[in-house]
Formats: sequence, C-alpha cells, structure tokens
Amino acid sequence: MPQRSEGVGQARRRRGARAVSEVRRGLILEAAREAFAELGLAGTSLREIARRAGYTPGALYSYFASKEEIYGALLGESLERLNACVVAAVANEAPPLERLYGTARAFYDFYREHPRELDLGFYLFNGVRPMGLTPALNDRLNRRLHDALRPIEHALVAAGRSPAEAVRDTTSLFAQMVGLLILHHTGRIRIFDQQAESLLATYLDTLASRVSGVR
Amino acid sequence: MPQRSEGVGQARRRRGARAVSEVRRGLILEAAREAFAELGLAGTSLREIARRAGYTPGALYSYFASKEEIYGALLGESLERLNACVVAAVANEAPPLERLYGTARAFYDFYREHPRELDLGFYLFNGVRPMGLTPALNDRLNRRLHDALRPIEHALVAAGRSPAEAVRDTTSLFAQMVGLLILHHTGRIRIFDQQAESLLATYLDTLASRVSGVR
Amino acid sequence: MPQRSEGVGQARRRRGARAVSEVRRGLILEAAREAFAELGLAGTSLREIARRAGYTPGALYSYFASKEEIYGALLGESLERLNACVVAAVANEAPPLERLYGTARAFYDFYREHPRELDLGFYLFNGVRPMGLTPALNDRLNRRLHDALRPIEHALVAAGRSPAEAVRDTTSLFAQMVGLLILHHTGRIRIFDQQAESLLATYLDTLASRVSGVR
Amino acid sequence: MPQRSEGVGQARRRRGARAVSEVRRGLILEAAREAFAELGLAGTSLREIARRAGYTPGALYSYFASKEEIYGALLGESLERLNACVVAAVANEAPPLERLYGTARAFYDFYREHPRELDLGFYLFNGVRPMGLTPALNDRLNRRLHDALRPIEHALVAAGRSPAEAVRDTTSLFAQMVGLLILHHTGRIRIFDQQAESLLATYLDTLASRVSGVR
DNA sequence: AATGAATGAGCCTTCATTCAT
DNA sequence: CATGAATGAAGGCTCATTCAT
Repeated sequence: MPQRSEGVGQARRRRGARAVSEVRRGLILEAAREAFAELGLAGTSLREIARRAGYTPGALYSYFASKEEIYGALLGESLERLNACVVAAVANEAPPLERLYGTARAFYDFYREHPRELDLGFYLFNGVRPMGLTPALNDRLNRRLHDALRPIEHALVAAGRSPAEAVRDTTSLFAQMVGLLILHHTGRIRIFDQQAESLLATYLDTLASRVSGVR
Repeated sequence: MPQRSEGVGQARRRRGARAVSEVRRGLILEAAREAFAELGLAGTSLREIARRAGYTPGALYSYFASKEEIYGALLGESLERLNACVVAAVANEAPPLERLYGTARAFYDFYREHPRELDLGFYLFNGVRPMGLTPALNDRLNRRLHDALRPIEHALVAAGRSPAEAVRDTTSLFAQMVGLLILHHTGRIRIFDQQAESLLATYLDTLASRVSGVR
Repeated sequence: MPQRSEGVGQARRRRGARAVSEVRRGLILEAAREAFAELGLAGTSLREIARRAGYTPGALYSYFASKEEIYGALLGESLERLNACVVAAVANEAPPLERLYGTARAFYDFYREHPRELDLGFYLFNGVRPMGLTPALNDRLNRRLHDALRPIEHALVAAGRSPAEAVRDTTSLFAQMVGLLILHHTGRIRIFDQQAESLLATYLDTLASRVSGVR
Repeated sequence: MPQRSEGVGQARRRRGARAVSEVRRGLILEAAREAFAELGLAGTSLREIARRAGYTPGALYSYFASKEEIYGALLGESLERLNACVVAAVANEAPPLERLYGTARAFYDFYREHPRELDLGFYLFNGVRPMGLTPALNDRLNRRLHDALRPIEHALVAAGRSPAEAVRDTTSLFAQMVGLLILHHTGRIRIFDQQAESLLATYLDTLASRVSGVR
C-alpha cells in the first residue's frame, strides 16, 4: 500500500474535495426526496433520481452503494429534520403540559406536511424481514425516532407521571398519531366524516387530564 | 333495446357458465391471497398468481381487467372476512361494554394475523392519488370497512354515548388500532419496549371508563 | 386447476403449437451459435442473440430460463452434431484400426472446424465450480461426450486391447486431441513450427503400433 | 539530438523514481494475480485489482495502459515463474531421461497448482483474433514459453533423438500436458474415471522407451 | 503519481399487458 | 375461455476508461 507523506496543500485540497463530495451527496438526496414526494417510493427508480440530480445512473454509485442505501440516508436525513422541528417547537422552560401539546403537534404536523417521509419510515412493512438496512443503521434510525418523541416523555414525567407510565403514554400517543396520519393521508378518515387534527386534540386533552387531573 | 329471444336451455347454460366463472374467479383470488401472504404485495407478480391458480398469465384477463382490479377484488374479499370475524365475535345481547371489547379485539386480531391484508388496504398510500380503483368500488370498500367498525359504534351508543360522540370515539379507536398494528408489524414498537396488545387494552379501559364512568 | 376435456382439434392444434415452438427454439439456438462463432462466448450478450433471432430480449425467456440454459442447450446440440459426425465417419464393418483412425479424425476435424464449440464445452473452466448447468444436464452432456469417443474405445478393444487399457488409451488420445486443438486455435503451435494434424497422425501411428504391433 | 544537461542529483532521482515505479508495478501485478486466483479471470475487475493493491482504479493507468496490458504483464510474470520452476527441477548433469521426467513433471505441476495461469495463457482463445497484446510482447511471451520446454528438447537430444524429432516429441508432449490439465481442471477427466497424473506417467514411459528403447 | 468522479454503454432479467390462434 | 408468445419498457447494477484537480 503506497503511503506517502503529503504537503499541507494536498491535505487542504483533500479536505475540500471531501466537502464538495458531501455537498453533492446532499444534492442527490435532495433529488431523491423530490422524486419520492412526486412519484412515491415504488415509483421512483435509480435512473429517475440520477436524472433529477443531473447524473448518469452509474455515477450515483460513487456516493451510495445501492438503492437501499439511498433509502437509509434519506430516512436518516428526514429524521434529523423531524428532530429539528420538534426541538424548535417548544422552549425548555415552558410548563410541562404546554411542552406536551407543542411537541406532539410538531411531530404530527411534520408528517402531515411530508406524507412520503412517513412512507419511507414504514417502507420495511412491505416485504419480508430483510430490509436492506444494516442492523447498525437500523438502530441509529430507531434511536433518532425515539429522540424525536423523547420531549413528550420528559414532559409527562415533569407533569408527574412515573417513568414507566410516561413511556406507555408516549407509545400510545405515537400509535395514535401514526394511525391518524395514515387515515388522513389515505383519505380513509373521510368515511367517518372526522378531522384528524380535531381527534388528536381530543386525545391530547384526555391524556392531559389523566396526567395532571386526578391530583 | 333489441331483446333476442333465447331458449330455456341457452339461458340455463348461460347462467351455469356465469356461476362457473364466479367460482374460477374465486380460485384466482384465493391464489392471489396466498401469494400475497407469502411474498408480500410488491413481491407478487401477476405471473405468480396465474401460476398458483393453474393458469397462464393471459387467462387472468378473462376474469380481471388489470392487476389493480385483482387488488380491489381481493381487498373486497378481505373486508368480507373481516366483517364475518367481527360479527362472529360478539352476541348482540351481550352488555355494551363487553361488545365494545369483543369487537375491537376481533378487529385488531384480524389484522394482527393477516398483516398483508392491512397492507392491501393501505396500498393506495404508496403511489400517487389515482389508485386504480373506480370511485364506485372505492365507496363500496369504504362502506364495508365502516360496517366492520359499526358494532363498536353501536355498543358505545348503547352504553350511553351520543351518536356524534360514538363516531368520534370509534374513529379514534380505529386510528389507535391502525397505529398499533403498524408499529407492531414493522417492529417499531420494540423501540419503546412495549406490547401492542397491552396498550390496546389500556386504551380500551380508558375509553370504557370515560363512557360508563362519569355515571 | 381447470381441467377440461378437449376435442381432437384442440389437441392437434396444441401439438402443432408445440412443434412450432420447437422450431423457434431451434432458430434462437441457431442465432446463438452464429453469435458465439463471430463474437466468442464472452462477447455474446443475450441482446445480441435476440437481435439476430429477430426477437426482443424478453422474448427469449419464453424459450430459455436463463442465458446459462442457452449455453447448455447449445452445448447439447453441439454434442449431437459431434456424435453424428463421428458415427458417419466409419462403417461398423471396417477393420478396427481403420475405425480408430477414422473416428479420431472425425472428432478432431469437428473441433478444428468449430473452435467455438470446444470453447463452449470448456466454458466452465473460467469461473469457479458453479457452472449454471444443472447436475442432471451436466451428466447428460458428459455422457454424450463419452458417446462420441466410445467408437474409439470399441475399436481398440476389437484390436485386442483389454477394456481397461482401451479406456486409458482413449482418454490419453482425447487429451492429446484437446491439447493439439488448443495449441492450434491459439496459434501457440507455431512456436514449435509444427502442424497439429501431423502430430496427431504420429500419435495415432504410435498407438496403433502399440495395439496391434509388437506382438 | 538536443541533450539537455542535467545534474547528477536529478539523474539519480530519476533512476530512483523509475525503480520505485517498477516496484509499485510489481505490487499491482501481485494484487492482480491474487485476485485472478480467487475470482477467476472473468470475475476480476480492474477495480478489484486496484482495491487489493491499495489504489483507486484510475491510478493503475499510470502503470498500465489498459486491462489487457495487465494481462500481458501478468502472463509474462507467470512464465518467468514457470521457467524458474522448470530450471530448479533438474540438475544439468543428471542423466537425460531423468531430466526429461523431471522437467515435464515440473511443467505439469506448475499448471496443476495454478490453473488460473493456464487460463491466462489461453485467454486469447476466447475473443476474436486481435488479442490486445502487441506482436512484440506476444513474441516475447511465446519465446519464454518455448524456453520453459527447451530442457525437455535438450534432454531428448541428449538421449539420442535428432533435433527435428526432439522438437516433434516436445510439441506432442506439450499438447498432451495441456490436454490433461484442461481435462483435469474442468473435471471432464472424471467421465473416464482416470487420473491425469497416471496418464502423464504412461505417456512419458512410452516416450522414454521410444527414445532409448529400441536399441 | 494519484484521486475521485463521471461517463456511457452494457449487462441479465422481470413485468403487466396484448393478441392471434 | 385459454394459451403461449411477444412486446416494450424498465429495473438495479457493473465495467473499463477518462480526466480535472
């Protein structure tokens, strides 16, 4: 293996190249996100992503080892944005219940505005187990999803719930939001002539009353 | 309208032919259901369905106009089975709350056991809006889904909820179940180290106490 | 599985269809053979074969399950032609030594004229063990190759060799012919300024003298 | 001819650079040889060679003009090793027949142990005539191959054969060994239930008896 | 000398659908 | 009604090679 000492200039140039590469990777993900938003997960081909990014298909393989890796990176990015939204939603010093409402709304709104990213998150639901994500990446993604919901958990604890209760409540609220989002996006909620937002509000009210309520 | 006179034999033969056709249609759907259960929605090709049904691919087009129509028919069948499950779950004369619990469990269990059919139901979520189902069929399917949940609604009314409240409660419960099912089947619920069934039970308890509770 | 009684006409038509299919399969193999002869094994793509046969690439999959299956079929055909050549070369009533010379020449000439078919036969030499042929097919092909050499074996026995000796002699002669063919086709024999045919003749003379001779 | 004067240091540096370059070339060839041995000729990509050598693909083009040139260089190296083996096999003062046996075995064993290098040697057989080697290189390679067999030729002359006979015998033995090697490596020899080594021994015995024998 | 992208052509294969028979 | 071909488009991916830096 050739191992040569390198000058300062070379090192700087290399760092620059890596930064450029990072940027271009981002541009490809941007193109992929747009394609997914327009055409759906199943409707988006590698060629289409390449086309939108201004590349030939083969070129993407300099940045991603496979289509699945693009999925993974995209989901990772999406979760980062989700976390940013959630964090930005509420000040830490706000009262617990206010933080509960704020975080939940931020979470819900994020996926209401970006339905395809919910899709991406549950894309594994389609096939059998093997989902193309490495276990390590899968763990990281799960952790970031958990992170996005943790403010809810903390707010509940701050409001007086035991840690165990807080986890249960959070999971249940998560399920409720996921269910409402899917009912909303698939239009199935129209069957019942209801509004997802209104039902979420009711759910949160009930939760809040249970938390602080009893005394 | 010209009405060609036809002999009795011809008519009977025609009726018989139609019945045979109905049966074969059913066999194809049966094959499709098995294929979906084994290979998933995305992993099942028309050829595979044909193969399992003992036909060549082209032959299916005598019974269904397109792959999407098979999806629609399959979803229809699935909803019939769901309704049968739900109806069988509880006697009409049982106390309201018992009926609530029973129906909800029947609904939830159906999709826990047959995850692909939930998949089928939300398959439209994947692609773009135009989902290949005719509006008429879509309406019928939505109605059958609603039917499956109506026993819950009725039980709530019988327990004292106003009709409007009952619809809201039902929709919310529906969302909760959908969310839990997806969290369960995608394995995402493991992030929180929770059991979907247990959370559903808690949800139902809360709902029950709200209904009968106040007195 | 639909199982209907069928009329005579239907059966005849079906038989006709199968015959047509057989013919077209042959035309594809013909195209493949030509492509191989012109472009070599590695240089021939499925697309190229399809193009020459007047098909789209996908159409070939009605006749062959994979590219490797085409290889197998082609090799099978080639061995049939080889056997035909060998059989045609010598009358059964000819004296043993004449049969030895005749069969060996026929074998050698076949591969001198069709170098690519030798290539095909040894194509498996390239990669690792897994050669894409099913063991059953591989056995059949090996048997046909053996068949093509059996007249040599029989002639040797008729000339007085023991069965075991005859097999050894045949195998050695086979190796000699293969070696000469490769040296010839790769031009490596020019290094020594020799003629493959002449060397083969010498080899056969030595063999013949050993067989009948000394005694 | 303009001859730019250059300092001693420059010249030494240049000589040093060339030596370094030679070494790196060797490392690349080493990597290529390993890759071929593991993955076969067809299974080895330029990228793979680069990866194993610790380079990026483009870097190889500083040392070799094309993939074919790597093939050529590798074959050259392989032939050097072959010659070394053959030379090391027998002392010059040994009796002629001993030298015959020893050299032949060394040759045979070399290719029995390194089947891919035989592959490499006959790789040109695959494609069309134009084989990517320059005529000059091709000549050099042929000469080295001839060199590896020359001890056999000399031994035969020493044993009493005329030069012309010796060349014929050598060529025939070469063909026999090539044939046996191919039959061995492709497994085709199993058809006849024979051992390549044993057949080679018999061939050598026959040759030896013919040489020294009669008289 | 070496990198890291990028190209452009190509690979084998799969698919829903159509249609003459 | 059913077959068996055939289409045409697309799928993900690999490759040797080039080239600005």
